[in-house]
Amino acid sequence: MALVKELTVGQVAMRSGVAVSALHFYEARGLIRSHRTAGNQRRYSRDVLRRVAIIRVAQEVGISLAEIAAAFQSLPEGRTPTREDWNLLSTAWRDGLDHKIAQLKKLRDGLTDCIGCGCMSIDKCPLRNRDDKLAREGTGARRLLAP
Amino acid sequence: MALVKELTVGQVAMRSGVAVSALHFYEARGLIRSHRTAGNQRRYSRDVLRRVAIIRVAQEVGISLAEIAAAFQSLPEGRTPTREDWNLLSTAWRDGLDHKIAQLKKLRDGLTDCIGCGCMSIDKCPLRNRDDKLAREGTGARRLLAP
DNA sequence: GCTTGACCTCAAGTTAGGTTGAGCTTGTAG
DNA sequence: CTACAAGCTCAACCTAACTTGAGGTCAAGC
Repeated sequence: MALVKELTVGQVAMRSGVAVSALHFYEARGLIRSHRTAGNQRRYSRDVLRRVAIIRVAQEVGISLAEIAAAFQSLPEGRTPTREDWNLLSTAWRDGLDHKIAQLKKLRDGLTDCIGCGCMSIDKCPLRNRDDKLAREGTGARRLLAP
Repeated sequence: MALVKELTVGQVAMRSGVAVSALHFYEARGLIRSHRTAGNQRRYSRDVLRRVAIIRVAQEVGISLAEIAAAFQSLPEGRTPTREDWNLLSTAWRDGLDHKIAQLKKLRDGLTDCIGCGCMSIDKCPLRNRDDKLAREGTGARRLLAP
């Protein structure tokens, strides 16, 4: 308890590379937690850095904050997550990530190998024929698949 | 000219699976084109289906409409794109797609193999150490990387 | 003891990507 | 020739993910 120095928002912002306002925002969304000092200032434990790193990387590949938050539900509330905890999260995401990787490859290779193939019928084009039974509901405005 | 039946918005919407309003939107954004009948109704040539298919797949993997529009700039204005045209677009995207695939794999494998590795220092974690010199400017609000 | 910079809250603004609705025109089928 | 579904335009609204700004507090240096 003496050695674990806690971090201020500014420090987390600097070390993680995200804006202070974004950290506030993540906290409001339940993605990270903090406790307050006597003077009402936020203090973060070090594992917030890991969380933020994951948030950023996940976002970059198109995972929404809501999905990340949902995944983070599997992490323990009170204590610093163990390797085991992170592994649970990992396996929970693995399928979705595999699917996305496959999609990307299909797009990349499709653009090269299929794009000029003459299959003007959209129904038959392998580019289009993805088995999209993905659990992609309630994305509101920016929904990715047709209703 | 007699055989190439043109499509109405409704037909394109049905065949492509996107809403009519979305097609209007894509057109306003310069992603697709149409010409008008005497009665001011849109008519699309068949290759719009290919374009829409690509738009949807690209979006699914996190490519913005602006990026797609930019890529589409390489396609010819007047005529139906040839295999050659699509190939140009393909190679233009390949690097970006490869990068995204790598990111996804890093996330997927990172979550499994690295996440519990103890590297609490965010600066050194392989998850975080992406060489992100990507041309990702002007994304305004939903920017994915730190300023 | 006061100034300066880091914090705090809360409301409002921004961008992307669309959807919804009102009010009006077209085109096709009976 | 008259319904009525399908189109058209334009403005308003919506969610996600933040940023900006106003107005006020806290703490460390001089």
